[in-house]
Amino acid sequence: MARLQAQTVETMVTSYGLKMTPQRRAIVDFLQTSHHHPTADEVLTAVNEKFPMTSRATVYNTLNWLKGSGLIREVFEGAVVRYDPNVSDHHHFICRVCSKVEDIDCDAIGSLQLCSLPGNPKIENYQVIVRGVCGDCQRQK
Amino acid sequence: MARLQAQTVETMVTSYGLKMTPQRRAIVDFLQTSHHHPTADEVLTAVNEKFPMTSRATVYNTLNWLKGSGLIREVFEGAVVRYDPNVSDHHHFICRVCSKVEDIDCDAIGSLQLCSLPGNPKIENYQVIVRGVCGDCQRQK
DNA sequence: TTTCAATTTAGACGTATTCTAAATTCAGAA
DNA sequence: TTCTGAATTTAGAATACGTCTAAATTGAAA
Repeated sequence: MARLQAQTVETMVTSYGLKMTPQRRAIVDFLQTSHHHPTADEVLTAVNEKFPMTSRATVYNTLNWLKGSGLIREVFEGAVVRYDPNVSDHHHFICRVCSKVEDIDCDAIGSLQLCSLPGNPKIENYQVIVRGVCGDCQRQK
Repeated sequence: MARLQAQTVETMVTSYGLKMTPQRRAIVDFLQTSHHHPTADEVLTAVNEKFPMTSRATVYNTLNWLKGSGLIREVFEGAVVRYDPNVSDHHHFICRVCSKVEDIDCDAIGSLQLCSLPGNPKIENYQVIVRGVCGDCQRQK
């Protein structure tokens, strides 16, 4: 499964003996419809529009549970941590101007030759981060 | 120029009307001989062995100046910020077990086909992060 | 409806980094 | 060599991000 789905969360939560709460639903709904890899703070702000009392702890707890369950993944834009509801194998483009992070499908990047790295490490996976200026920012110049 | 050199720093500092201090020399010397992408805190610890009163602010100021001058670069191991005295074009391998970050020469990775990304961004560069288990950790298993 | 474990909350805490203002020091000029 | 002023350093305060805690709340099974 590639992208976070509310239904999947409901099923998984109950099958683990956990509980579904309005706060969790709001967090999942926001992530699900988000295509901008929000930060924890952006999630908190969005959820607070529906549930003004939602605390940071709840947002972090939920994000960490979703991450641990493999339903979302973290992406790092420099030292900034963002959350990506797309867990299928993919890479990222980061715009130098607006800092937007966009998904790049794996097929859009030819596979790498990683034959002989120094020290002969066991290679498990790799991630490509492409940097440049996105289409929107080029037009606004 | 590929790797941070003390002489380069001395020249650049004075040509900008800035001053060279023992603390800055110690920071540069440590970075220069370091092959482990130290964190700011590791730099501070190392420098404090020579100059016990060196403050965090001085270390961060110097690291930020070196970074802004293109003499070192930041590398991100997840959300952990490290400093790399090698500014030549290269990629990184991160060991899942010991978190060690190693340089991968550009030649060790065949160049990517980045023909048509969605949104037609202007591509400036890309960085590959390879993850796995380093040789040392494989042997210790 | 009752019950209890899971969850939420506010705020304290820890760590990483930046800011501040006073004291110090480098390096050019006399 | 000494003087001078701007650059630098320092300790500690301030900020930012994330985790932890303990008390209050709540979802959902019986």
